[in-house]
This record gives sequence, structure tokens and C-alpha cells, in this order.
Amino acid sequence: MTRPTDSELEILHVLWKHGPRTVRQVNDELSQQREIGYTTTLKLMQIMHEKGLLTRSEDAKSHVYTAALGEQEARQTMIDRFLETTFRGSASQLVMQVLGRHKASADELDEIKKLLNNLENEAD
Amino acid sequence: MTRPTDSELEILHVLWKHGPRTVRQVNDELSQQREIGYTTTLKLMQIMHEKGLLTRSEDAKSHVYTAALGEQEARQTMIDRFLETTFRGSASQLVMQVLGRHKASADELDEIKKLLNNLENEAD
DNA sequence: ATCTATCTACGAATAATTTCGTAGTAAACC
DNA sequence: GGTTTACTACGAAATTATTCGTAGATAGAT
Repeated sequence: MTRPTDSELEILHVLWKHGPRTVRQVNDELSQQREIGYTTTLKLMQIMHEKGLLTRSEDAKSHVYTAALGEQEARQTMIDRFLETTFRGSASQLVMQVLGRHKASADELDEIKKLLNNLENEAD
Repeated sequence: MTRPTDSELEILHVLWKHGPRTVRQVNDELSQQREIGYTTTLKLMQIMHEKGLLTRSEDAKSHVYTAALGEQEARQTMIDRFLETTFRGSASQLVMQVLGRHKASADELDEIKKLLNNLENEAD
């Protein structure tokens, strides 16, 4: 999969958050964040459909679009790309820089530590 | 700072790795990675200079360019942006997804754990 | 002094992305 | 059944990013 563009991501976020939506519904949501014409959203979603990023049902009067890939999956693609371009592929450097600067709750830190322990055990 | 484009990042990587360089030197480096004309590199670096991404000394016959921001600094900007667009700002989710999928050496894992312990202590 | 090599500046072509206007179609309304 | 409303399709303008050709300047070699 080729990386979704920024505009495409905006639309994917809406679909991931709210589930299948019409162009109108997506546009209403995007309009709250910024100025954007209806046909702009329409065109974008049509292109994404061509690319296979969205599926759609044409049963109803207006098409209902669904994200063709899950958020986790898309995130992984984007992490891979981000790691490569920004951290030359070093995952641990990314992790350390993120942890060093961003707050995480105690629970989250615990979760991360558990995950680390599992990873260390696997490595044996 | 506005996000450097992909091409701009390529150039920044060269300057971060090797220090101040002329257009010729940067182009030689980039040419090893892909086809790119000299004037393409020149134009890019001129634009980056206009934008303030690079400083340059015009003393010598050929200008010597220097990255105007450090690698750490640029990475942080890009992390912030990436976190926002892809993980809705949740640093721990990013970390967990990265750790879950990418190999890190035992040493690196240790480092990360130490970092986590420090964070937990600070939080008290 | 002329030739050659190397440099900068800059305009403009190309490509990729985003935006929107217009036209056509179909349902809903009166 | 004509009018309004909401939709899709699609071409193309606008914007942003990338690429490169050409012109002019300057230093060094002969």
C-alpha cells in the first residue's frame, strides 16, 4: 500500500472514528475542522475508492463508504515509513525520543514495561 | 517550522551526517542513492536557504551550507506532527505499536527500561 | 587573452496533490 | 408534470513539490 496523502488521512480518520459514512457526512465532519467544499471531499473519496483505500456500497441513493484497511494496519505502514525517513530505521531511537518528551500515565508506563519484559523473554 | 519535504530531508540527512557541505558534495552523496541532476540539488538547497532551513557561507568560491536546525530538534518536530496525525497524540500507543513489531537489541531494550524507570520516579 | 571547468541564479517544465465548477441524473415535493 | 434538492461524475484550475535547462560570472590553465 502506498502511503495515504494528508487529505486522505483526514478522511480515513473520520471513517475509523465513526464507521461507514456518506460523502455528505464525511464532509460535514471535515467542515468543522476547516473550510472544504463538498465536491472536494467527493473527489477525494472517489480517488480513494479507485485506489482501493475505500470500499463503497452503491445500494442507497448516496454511496456509503468504508475504510478498506484498519487503523492499526495503516498505522503500521506509516510507522515503517516514518522510521525509515526520520530515524533511519532505528525503532529504539524513536521510542526513546518519544518517551523522553511525552507524558504517559503510570498505567501506560506499566503496560510498556510488561511489553518490554515479554520481548526480552522471547529474545532468549 | 514547517515540515521539511521528503527531498529536503534527504539533504538534511547528508548535512547532519557529514557536516557543512557544498552543493557539489551533497549532490555526490545523493547521486549514490538515486539519479539526481546537479541543478536539482542546487535549486533545492537554494529554496531551503530561503526558507531558513539552511544557512550558508558565501566566502569561498562555492557556497558552503549548514543545516540550520539539529537532527534531534527536527526529529522532535516530526514526531509531534506524526503523533498528532497518526496517533491522535497518544505517545504510548505509538511506542507500543513500534515495540511490538520492530526488533531491538537487548542493550536497547535495557536502555528503554532504564528510561522508563526514571520516568516513573519523576512522576512521583 | 582565450579557453575550459565549475559555480550561482533563475525561469520554466513536469509531476503530484488539492480544490472546485459544471453537467447530468434521480428522488422528493408541490 | 414541472420544480427543487441532493447526489455522482468528471474535467480542469490552482497549488505545491520536484526536476532540469540555460545564461552569466569567475577562477585557473594554457
